[in-house]
Amino acid sequence: MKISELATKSQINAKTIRYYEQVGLLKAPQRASNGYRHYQPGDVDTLIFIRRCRELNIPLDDIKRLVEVQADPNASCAVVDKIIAEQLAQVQRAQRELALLEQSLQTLASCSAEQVEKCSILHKLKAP
Amino acid sequence: MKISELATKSQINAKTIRYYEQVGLLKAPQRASNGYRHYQPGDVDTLIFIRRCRELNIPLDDIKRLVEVQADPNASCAVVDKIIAEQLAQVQRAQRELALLEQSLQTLASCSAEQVEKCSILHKLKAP
DNA sequence: CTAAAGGTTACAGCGACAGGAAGGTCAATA
DNA sequence: TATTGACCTTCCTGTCGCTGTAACCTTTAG
Repeated sequence: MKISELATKSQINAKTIRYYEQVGLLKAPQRASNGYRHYQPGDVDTLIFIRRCRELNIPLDDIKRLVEVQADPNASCAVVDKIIAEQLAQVQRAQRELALLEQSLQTLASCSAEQVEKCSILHKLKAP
Repeated sequence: MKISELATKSQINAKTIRYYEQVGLLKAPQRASNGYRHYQPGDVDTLIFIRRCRELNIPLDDIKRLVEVQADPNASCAVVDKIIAEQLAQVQRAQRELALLEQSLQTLASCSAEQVEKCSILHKLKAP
């Protein structure tokens, strides 16, 4: 199939697919005589897998390792486990940071002053 | 004062200070005869203000507007209010997204299989 | 025959810096 | 005086995961 069909079936932009090939996440497909990329049905599954990983915010480099691990039946599952655990830890770190951020922003409250000289928000931002 | 002193006092990297000047967030300072940037004491306050805003994850473009508003005593406080409110809303959106992400990652659980063929994580990633 | 739709490459831009190269300047020391 | 080391300058590149654009070629439909 051509790239647009793969894009539709995998729900990934054709440009993104070319990008994935460029960065080595997706292996280069065969080319037709006109230079068009020609994909196999299995490529749809690979891309759907990649998309699910991206929806979990997993970095491309990690996804690359997940894809490689799948190609090697002797590979240990520990690699997969570690990547997912790290991703979870990172999400939890980000959550804690955002919670602090939210608190800080809320203490700024909203300002109903008319002129910036009396603006309570700016006042607090200048001297916390 | 020279840039390194400003960097120390404001707790902002000298490279970052030059970058802020480049993108128009910080006005270009006077130059000494040797070409060195020469800053005024007030610049410390401006940079500390900028740093506090950055700690709240406020984008440089918005900080730029906050700085401009402070220079204009007739400016309305509504601008400030809007920027902070939007920032808060964005942080809250991000929090909701991360909560969903965390859930999804947790349903993948951890995998104790030895071989990737039996890996429950990969299994779930392939067919959710 | 022509126009639209789809394919190709290559390059630039996003945000907010950080790293490094290559060179000029300054103060202190041997 | 020569040199060392710290500091300053500009300019360029890389980060991450794409997306937009330009310029061009191929296929398909009317």
